[in-house]
Amino acid sequence: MSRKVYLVDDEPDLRRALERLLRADGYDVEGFDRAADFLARVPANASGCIVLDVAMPGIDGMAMQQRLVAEGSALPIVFLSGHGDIPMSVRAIKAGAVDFLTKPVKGADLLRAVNAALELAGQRAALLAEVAQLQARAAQLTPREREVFTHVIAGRLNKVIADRIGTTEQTVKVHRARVMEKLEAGSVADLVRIAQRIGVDPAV
Amino acid sequence: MSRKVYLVDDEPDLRRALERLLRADGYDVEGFDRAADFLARVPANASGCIVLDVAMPGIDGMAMQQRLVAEGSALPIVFLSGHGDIPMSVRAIKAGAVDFLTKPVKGADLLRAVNAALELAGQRAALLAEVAQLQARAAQLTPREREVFTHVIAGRLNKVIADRIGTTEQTVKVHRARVMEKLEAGSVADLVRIAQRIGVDPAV
DNA sequence: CGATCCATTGCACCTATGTGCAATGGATCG
DNA sequence: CGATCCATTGCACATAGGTGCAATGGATCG
Repeated sequence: MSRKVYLVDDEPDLRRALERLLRADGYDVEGFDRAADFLARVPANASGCIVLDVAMPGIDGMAMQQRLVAEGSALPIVFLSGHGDIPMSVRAIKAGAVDFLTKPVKGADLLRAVNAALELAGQRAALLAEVAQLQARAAQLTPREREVFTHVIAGRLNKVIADRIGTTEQTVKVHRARVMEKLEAGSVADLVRIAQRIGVDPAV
Repeated sequence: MSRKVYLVDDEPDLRRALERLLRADGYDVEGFDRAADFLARVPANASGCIVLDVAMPGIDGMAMQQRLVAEGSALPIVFLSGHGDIPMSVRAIKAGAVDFLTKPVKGADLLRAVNAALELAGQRAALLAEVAQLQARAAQLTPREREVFTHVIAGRLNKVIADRIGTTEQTVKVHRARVMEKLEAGSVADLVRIAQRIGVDPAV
């Protein structure tokens, strides 16, 4: 599991204190004093988690979360807030934040939250890696094979598929065999599960 | 969509005011002045949503939510809090609450939240009904059929299944046909999807 | 333009699956 | 105990699926 923590807070003193606290627990901390810096320097597919101050000049914590969510970031966020209110915390959590802590934050609380966030990051990364591999395989399919694929996972017979896509049963068999091979599936059951994971819907 | 709202608050004045507000918008409101009353009188499979005060004598709102979650209730909860704090709101939302509103609550806010909660309730109910129907069908399976089922969705050949469960291919075919019939599946692909929905794992 | 990839089709052969009919033995239920 | 349900097996026939070999035509790529 990654132990990388991106710490985004505009107050240097607090940042230094938290960095020390987290490093003492073995985390690999990288500090930023503005959200824009983080967004510019950390790639969307980075691993780890974010400890994020709510109130900051420029892009504030909530706005930064929205941007990350919008671009599909997998980085779990732990919010820190000095004057945050309940509606704000509700919005943050509903948008997927792991926790919303209030300043002054207790060391134990932060460590617990960061730990949970990294745990979640690990799970997300594992899932993403798996899906990415499957999608890479699916990307190998030719348009025709993809078409046959969607009909196979709909449970259709070869001859029906042939009819639907305007070809012969022989051809469908060939495409079908290639689909199984390229997706490394051993059975139709495997194909169905793969399709679900990568979001391929059965043909209507 | 159900328009039933269970309103749980120990203050009679507020309850009356909110009941009036909600009724004016066409909701069917049932009030309770104690969580224990709600728990005793409303069945676990009820439809609708809950508007729940946090601070109450006896079982408070948070405790009531925990009980409902523990017993698998599908009722979405909108919290109302007078002196709630951020950690409390975070816990509530993470435990699945739809919203966490602060008193004095604005009518528009409550109506918006209740609407979202009922929307969610409708979605949950639809999903539950679908799964319940599939489970009812699966319950018709004999033990042997169920066993064959788990092997079929693992993508195994009839003769392999026969070997695994210690019988002949002929017998497997018979069970397999009954499985398809009882689950109203038209193909192995359908079987796999049904299995996933009702949480049946492929045999190892 | 030649090479390569994709889609296509045909044929043959083998295996797998689906279906219908028939029948047996064990267990459970009234 | 007789009825019923479940699990079982056998056989036969038809349909469906998988594989290997061979070959064609179109499109794209250097």
